[in-house]
Amino acid sequence: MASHTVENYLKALFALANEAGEVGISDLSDHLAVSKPSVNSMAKALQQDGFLKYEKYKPLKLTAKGKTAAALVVRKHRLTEMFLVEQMGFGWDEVHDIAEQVEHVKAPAFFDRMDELVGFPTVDPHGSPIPDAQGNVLEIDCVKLSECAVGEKVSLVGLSQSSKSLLTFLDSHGIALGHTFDIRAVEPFDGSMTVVHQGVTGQTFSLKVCERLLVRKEA
Amino acid sequence: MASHTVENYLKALFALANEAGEVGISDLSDHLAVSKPSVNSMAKALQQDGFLKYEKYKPLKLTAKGKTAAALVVRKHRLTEMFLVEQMGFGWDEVHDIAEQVEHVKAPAFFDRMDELVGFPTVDPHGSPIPDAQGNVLEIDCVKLSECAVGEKVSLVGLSQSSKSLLTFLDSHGIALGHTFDIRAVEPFDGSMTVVHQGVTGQTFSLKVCERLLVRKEA
DNA sequence: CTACATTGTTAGGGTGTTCTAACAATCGAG
DNA sequence: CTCGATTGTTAGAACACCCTAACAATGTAG
Repeated sequence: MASHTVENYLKALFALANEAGEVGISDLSDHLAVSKPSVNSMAKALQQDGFLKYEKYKPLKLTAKGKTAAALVVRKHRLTEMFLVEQMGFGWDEVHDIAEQVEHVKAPAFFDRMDELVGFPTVDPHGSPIPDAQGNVLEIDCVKLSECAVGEKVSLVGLSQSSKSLLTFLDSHGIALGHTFDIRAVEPFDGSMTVVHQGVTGQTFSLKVCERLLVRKEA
Repeated sequence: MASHTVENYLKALFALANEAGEVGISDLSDHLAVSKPSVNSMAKALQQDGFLKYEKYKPLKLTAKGKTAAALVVRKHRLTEMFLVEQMGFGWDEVHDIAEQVEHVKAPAFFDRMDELVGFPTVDPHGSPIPDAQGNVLEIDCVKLSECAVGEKVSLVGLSQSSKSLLTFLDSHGIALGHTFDIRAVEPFDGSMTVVHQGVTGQTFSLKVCERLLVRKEA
């Protein structure tokens, strides 16, 4: 099994991969708060182990093996988050840091049991999809709220880059997954949106917030 | 906080300490499956950090700080075992290896919540005492079954050095914590004991087994 | 197309943890 | 008390991971 460190690199690679599945050394360096030379040498090591393709001055690209390994780490993370919320009573804003630690536990039975106890969920408490035991990730079809137009009715299915402060913001505004929004107005100046939230009129959210809310358009 | 490795050394020191609280380098070397030079250099490092007293050619001795730190690792281990059995439905023979991993998680809230959810237990599923949050260990008064005499009535309160094979043996004989034994005979030749277990007559256990069963004499 | 900013690489070093080989101290038996 | 077994120590090296300083390649703006 991969070390704690390798698991973190894989997870970052997975999170940062663009449509082409490519990640720059600097992106990783920033995301992991590690120097570029460190990333560079780790990249060589990960290639050695067949987790990614690395050519000098080219972006990094996970191999099939790497993608699966990364997805399995993400699986452990998200199952843990789900377990922490559903079975242990933590808030959705508390679970990330704990899961960050627990995800490195090497005990498949532990995660399998969590999966069972929370009823084999497909998404975590922040609406992010949980990869299956084979490392397959189910895509969820959604768009950013900020990309929707006036008059559309949408429901919240997930968050992009959820951070503790975003979660606290949403909590304080009574927003949770599954809630509906009717878009009433989009401010041309700053992109802020005025919506009807769960049937209650008049909330306005900044562009910054709207870019983080992933929604599905209602039929 | 101490590294994964340091936590394991502390836990071993705690487990191997004799009445005087002293542990030999070789004992640690065997217990952790690590070479003696490794233990030697780690001993120096641990002294540097104030966890133990080390003098050349003398046995190692945990300081107060070391004892507390060690107890807190043991606490995490045993709380985890309890949680795995009570809340996640694992068998008492499955939990040790998982807890060995989970105990290194750095998230106090995680263990506090476990403690709460299993009702602030004082002993783990194998009858071993769980140190409190300050690192104090409650002694339980018990003796080895092998040290008891014919005619005594005792009840099982714990195990010494429980191993997976011992636990499986006990399971297969229907033995659990709290069960009672009436000692009917002790074989002088090999020390094996014949007892009445939970009122059912006629089970005989080898000395090896009896040395691992910690019992309390009934009033 | 050159110049600069960004991005990536090399070289060299540091810490934590491990090892083997060789040697030294201690302890117990005779 | 000496000898051999056990136990502990030193020296020297390896691996995984991290760093800084200096340099090279790339891509973009003028």
